[in-house]
Amino acid sequence: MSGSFPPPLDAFDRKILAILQRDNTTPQRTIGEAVNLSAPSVQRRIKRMTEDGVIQANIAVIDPVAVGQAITIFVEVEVISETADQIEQAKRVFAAAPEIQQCYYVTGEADFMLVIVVPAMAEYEALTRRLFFGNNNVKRFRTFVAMDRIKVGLSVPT
Amino acid sequence: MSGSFPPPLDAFDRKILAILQRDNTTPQRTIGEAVNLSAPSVQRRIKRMTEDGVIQANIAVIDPVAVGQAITIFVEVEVISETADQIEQAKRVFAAAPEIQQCYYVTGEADFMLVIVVPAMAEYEALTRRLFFGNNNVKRFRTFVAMDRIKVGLSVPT
DNA sequence: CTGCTTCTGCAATTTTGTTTCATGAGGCTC
DNA sequence: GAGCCTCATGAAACAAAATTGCAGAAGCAG
Repeated sequence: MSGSFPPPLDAFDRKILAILQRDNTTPQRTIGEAVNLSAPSVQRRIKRMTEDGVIQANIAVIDPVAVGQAITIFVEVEVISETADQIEQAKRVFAAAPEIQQCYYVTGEADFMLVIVVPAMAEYEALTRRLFFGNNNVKRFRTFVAMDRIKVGLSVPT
Repeated sequence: MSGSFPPPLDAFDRKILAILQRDNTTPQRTIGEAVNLSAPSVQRRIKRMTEDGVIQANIAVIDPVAVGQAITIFVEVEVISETADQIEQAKRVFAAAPEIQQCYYVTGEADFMLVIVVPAMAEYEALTRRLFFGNNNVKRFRTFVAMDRIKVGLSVPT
């Protein structure tokens, strides 16, 4: 039996992904020329990879400043108790906060890395009171305010 | 006189962005129905926002594991000299490294926050030798290996 | 060799994106 | 208020892209 394995990606698939991760508005015809395949073949591969979850989403990257979310902040969070329960609860709390744009559970000198986007510092301060000072399992947190986003994206080696 | 200000976004623009940041393959016709505008109007707004840099990119989000990039790593980098020149050079170097998925210039106890995706630790070690140990403007860097991606997200408030 | 599966390209079809154009609303001057 | 200007809009025409149908070639199992 088989629980349906993800079919492996060949060189064509990888090249296609490498293009899409930079610009998914690239016409299939153009992609086809780049990888030496016909447009329909490219289309079928993209469809398959989307169904298989290799392509997880197709999104527009939007400038946070332009939409009034002017401040991007990295936060390193260290917790006191790292029991499974406590970690799960922290994950839930962070996942529920709409200001938290990205949340990773990490090893190292911290336990969580957060990427937060807020309109202004006042909102961030309110958030810290709510999430960090108001949570007695948070030992320490460190704030880094982003001044410039140099790069976003990309998973596929080029 | 004015060096051409970015025109402010109205409610239509925001709704359009809210849709595109979730799925930029949504047909303009469908977007139009959702926001009560004709397809051409939607199209013009998207074009304008793209030209203005509000929409910074259109990309496919790819599962790093599926493409053999199994490890995600946060790196906090502190530099020695923070002159404009040095910072610009660092930005260029980081932007050019394909393993670096996200790069932010930040204030706080570090100067750069990087999100790196690599197939295995060996590659990360090679990268540290090249980017950090091999760069004498790097004072210190701290590594956090992601064990779990709890959340990845979006810029437009919904 | 035969049958089966899978992938491919070509061509037709359908859907989507883009341009054109005429209209109406809002703002401004006089 | 009248006239004029600018600008965004929708309808329709148009161009481009995505999708589907189909037949052929390559790989494999029996």
